[in-house]
Amino acid sequence: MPNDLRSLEKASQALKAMGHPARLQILQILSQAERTVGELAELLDLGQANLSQHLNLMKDKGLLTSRRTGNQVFYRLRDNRLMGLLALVLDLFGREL
Amino acid sequence: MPNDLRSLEKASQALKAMGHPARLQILQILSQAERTVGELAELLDLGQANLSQHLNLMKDKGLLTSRRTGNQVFYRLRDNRLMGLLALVLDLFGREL
DNA sequence: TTATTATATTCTTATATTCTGATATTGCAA
DNA sequence: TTGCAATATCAGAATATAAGAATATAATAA
Repeated sequence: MPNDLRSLEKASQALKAMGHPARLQILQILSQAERTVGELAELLDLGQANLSQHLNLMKDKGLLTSRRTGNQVFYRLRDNRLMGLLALVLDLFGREL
Repeated sequence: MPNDLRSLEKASQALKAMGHPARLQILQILSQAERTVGELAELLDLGQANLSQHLNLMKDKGLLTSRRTGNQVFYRLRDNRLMGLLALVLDLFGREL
């Protein structure tokens, strides 16, 4: 498969993974600090299963990584440049019109 | 509705609008120059109706604008900062893993 | 007018996403 | 062990998105 199409495919999957309000909010939170699933759950008003699925999806698409410490799992942005990307997106599209 | 959620909603819709290989490719092309629907159709190997739908979606979500000149309609990026965003996304996610 | 080219819209079918509730797994402490 | 807290996975229903075929509209030319 053409290398170019693969790139587009990967990139569009990452974008799709960002393109959901809950996930965007998760990314926002994680752009400030690493968080436990439990912490996210408190901040987010999402069902536990649903949250877990969102996290897993973003991890799978390369947006997040996680580490386990005993009972809990910490999630964080895989690459800090995502912070800049998020800021730009919110700046560009976050306002009306 | 909380202003913050609206921002997230808007931004995530824009991201979703970018999160499709065909649309990402369209954005790539348009980041070099304004194009006619017909030109895009030649470059893209997409059905005409489908292309039109993709364009309309991106316009609706604030990624593109268009102007009509006689018979044809030119599309272009609504904001040139999108170019930077695209470049960053491709750099971050376009490669393997 | 009518015909033609360029683009848009509608409808339909196939597929994908999202969310929820139920169940499973993991790690640790009693 | 057993039990509990934290997280993950599974299965299904509801909803959304993608694409193609057919049809519609717009602009112009003949």
